[in-house]
Amino acid sequence: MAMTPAQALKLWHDVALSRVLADGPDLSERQIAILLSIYLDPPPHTVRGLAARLNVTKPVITRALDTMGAEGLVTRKRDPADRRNVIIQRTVKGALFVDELADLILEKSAPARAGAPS
Amino acid sequence: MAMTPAQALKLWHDVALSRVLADGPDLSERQIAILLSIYLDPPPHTVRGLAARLNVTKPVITRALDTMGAEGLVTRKRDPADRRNVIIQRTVKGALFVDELADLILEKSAPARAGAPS
DNA sequence: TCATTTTGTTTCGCGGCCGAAACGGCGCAG
DNA sequence: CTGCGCCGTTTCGGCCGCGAAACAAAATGA
Repeated sequence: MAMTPAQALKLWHDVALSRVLADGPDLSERQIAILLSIYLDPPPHTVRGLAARLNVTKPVITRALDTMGAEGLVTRKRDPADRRNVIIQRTVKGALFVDELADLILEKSAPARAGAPS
Repeated sequence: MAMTPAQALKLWHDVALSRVLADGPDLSERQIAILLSIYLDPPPHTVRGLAARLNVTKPVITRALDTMGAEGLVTRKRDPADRRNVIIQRTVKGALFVDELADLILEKSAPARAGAPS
């Protein structure tokens, strides 16, 4: 997985452009970082943990979870062991969104392959 | 330049995370797309052209240029030939920003190389 | 029991971005 | 010269995210 600076920039541009053109939920860069942390890092995920990981305040995480929760990308659940904690959980829709993002990146990194997937 | 879906997502996550942690100007995804279009597509660039390319309204471009212009990433100049047009020009600072983004992507795509570049 | 700490949420004031529409400057055809 | 169309900007009302601080609920320890 080697690439030139020009290739890297073109990849970033193409993906950003596709995401702007698409009419899906337009998440900020922070929200993207939060969402991918949830889906890539091993659980459990808490508000406090995510805030520390991104070096942002807790309300930022709460608001992002509100927005993405309304989109159905994540879910919140009280921790039964310590009811102060909130466990952030993945959803089918969120996993689908992440998969589509991965597909988009791969598509833009390997342009003009023959058989376009459905 | 081949990668697995997991690698693609990790790359996107790491770059987004680095950009969130960094204290540089935090641009929206639209602004990133506009900036990279300016720096990757051949000039000249006009408000109308960028609006059509991103399929957004013209005020979106004007506002993005206001913001990025205040950051010194782009400049506007009247077209002397047709004074209705505005030519968007690149700046040294903008080129530097784009280069740093490319470096970041490359760094995150080739993790843990031995000699870290200065 | 009760004060203290921890966790996540909410409130507050502020600023930025949004789309639609109105606006002013400019070119062009007649 | 004059009316019409194009280009970019500005205005309008509204929505969303921000950080700091106040807040409610739950656990902890004496």
